[in-house]
Amino acid sequence: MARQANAEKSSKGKSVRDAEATQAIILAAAAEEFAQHGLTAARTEAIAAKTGVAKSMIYYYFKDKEGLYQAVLERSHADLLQSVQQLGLEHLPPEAALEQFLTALLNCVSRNPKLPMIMFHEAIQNRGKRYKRSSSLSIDTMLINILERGTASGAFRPLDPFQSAINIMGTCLFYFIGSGNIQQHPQGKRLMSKAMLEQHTQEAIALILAGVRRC
Amino acid sequence: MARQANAEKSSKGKSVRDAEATQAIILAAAAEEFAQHGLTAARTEAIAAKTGVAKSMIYYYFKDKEGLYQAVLERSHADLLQSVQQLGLEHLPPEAALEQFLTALLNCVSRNPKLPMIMFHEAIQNRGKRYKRSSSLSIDTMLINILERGTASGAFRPLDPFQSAINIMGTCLFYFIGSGNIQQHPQGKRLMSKAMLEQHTQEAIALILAGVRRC
DNA sequence: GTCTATACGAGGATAGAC
DNA sequence: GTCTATCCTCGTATAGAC
Repeated sequence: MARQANAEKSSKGKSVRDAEATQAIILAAAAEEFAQHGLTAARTEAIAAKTGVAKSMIYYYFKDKEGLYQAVLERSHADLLQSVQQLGLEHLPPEAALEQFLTALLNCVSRNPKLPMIMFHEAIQNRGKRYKRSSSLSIDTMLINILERGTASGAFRPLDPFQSAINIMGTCLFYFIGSGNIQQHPQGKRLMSKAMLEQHTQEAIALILAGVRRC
Repeated sequence: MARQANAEKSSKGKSVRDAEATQAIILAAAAEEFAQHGLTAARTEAIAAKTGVAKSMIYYYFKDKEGLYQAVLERSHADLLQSVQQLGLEHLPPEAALEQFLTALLNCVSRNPKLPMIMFHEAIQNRGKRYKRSSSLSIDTMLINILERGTASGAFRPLDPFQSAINIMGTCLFYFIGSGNIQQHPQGKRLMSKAMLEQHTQEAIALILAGVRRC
């Protein structure tokens, strides 16, 4: 990010000294760093370097590294929750509900591919201490409910809703975790390109629906 | 191989000064620490504390933290490779081959649940630099080959082998990654208990086979 | 081979000028 | 609000006795 000189306003009318803009820049850079390294291994210097602003700005706006981390966590999670929670899935038949749920989930993480990485670092390193029982747990619970309804109604084959919910989440999210390891397995295809993300959405939904359907 | 002749013995007949035993203890503790925190965030002090031996032993046997990490990676990976690679899957029909593959994979990671976490950290933090194109990639390739044969023969429904391979790995491995976050969702059931691990193996295989089968 | 004590650098956090 | 310079803790790695 190239910084403007001492002028108060840039040519686009955007303040050079702009608290909210600076916060946003820091948050974006922090999300990237935390996604790759997790809380402990993330370096505030690296975050500052990505933004172009001084390292001390992090402490000015977010108190300390932990505060910045919390902010990133809450922001990312709010996005995911909102995408999935207000869909009125209870009133749909199980298979349609599952498809809607998966579509919303996959669209959300496709827009923000760093989210799964952040969640998993938090889950493994910190055993999810910072998730206050409201966020990722409630998403899991929604999925479990759909699966329970599906098995009860006979739309789905007999399966354990709890175990299957975990496995289904894995089918959707592992793609984003493994992406760093895999890169362009077939030559030239970036995993995070729009085309590949759309294909992943299709393939994951197809695999899961076929996997649970009574057939 | 050869035992040290001058080793002192404790009352239980176990050497008090035993190089190989000490290395093994360190490796075990290190695997745990690296699984939870990854290379950078892992603390040598924490590893030493778990073992009970002095911190300097790590450097004596493994040169530095990086050396210890490499040793853990190689060890873990050799186990996984051996479990899966020598199964003669080429000579089995696709569906049987897939089931054999999944069984071997799931048995291996059930025996060593830390392995997926280690792989995950390495993949994200270090973009898999330390995997020398031979290990995890070859496992993926095996799975892709099975899927290609299955779609070609018509045993499997039309699917993208590359994308599906990732999603299938996710179905199997996510369970271990998310375990820290989920703990005992239903009260009293530990995710890593023998019973739950066996159930996960069954559920994952069932989900995947149903998901790919032409039906 | 194993321990205790310590040197040294990296990185989180603060002070104070502008 | 933003920067530069600095402090100080923590963690890696080494030295040297036993």
